[in-house]
Amino acid sequence: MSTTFKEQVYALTRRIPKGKVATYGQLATLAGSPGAARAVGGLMRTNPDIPKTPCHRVVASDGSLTGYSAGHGIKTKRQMLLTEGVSFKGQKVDLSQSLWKGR
DNA sequence: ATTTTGACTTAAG
DNA sequence: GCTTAAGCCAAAA
Repeated sequence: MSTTFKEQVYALTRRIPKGKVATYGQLATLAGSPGAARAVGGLMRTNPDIPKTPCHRVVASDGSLTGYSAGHGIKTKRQMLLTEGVSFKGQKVDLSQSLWKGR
């Protein structure tokens, strides 16, 4: 298999269960390159495969929602996560409850 | 092959 | 709490 960094990132993003979220840094580590959080975000940006990859389940390290090129941006992203059952803390995700611990 | 960019992260003011 | 600075990595131009 190619097992390239981006393929791993996409695969992991697809594995994030509904109602949970993962941070860019976390995905980067799981993808095999800890510290490549920026690269992960870059991939989401260049590949907005909304129907293929639930990039809305990927948030910043502190639970803040960043980017998102679809819909109304952050607004739509927050709404989607809220609909999926993710716990929100004001404008940020409550990582204490909705952070995907991988598995 | 080199340069630029970016949806990150952490630290410091 | 917000802004600035620097470090970090991979993809795209």
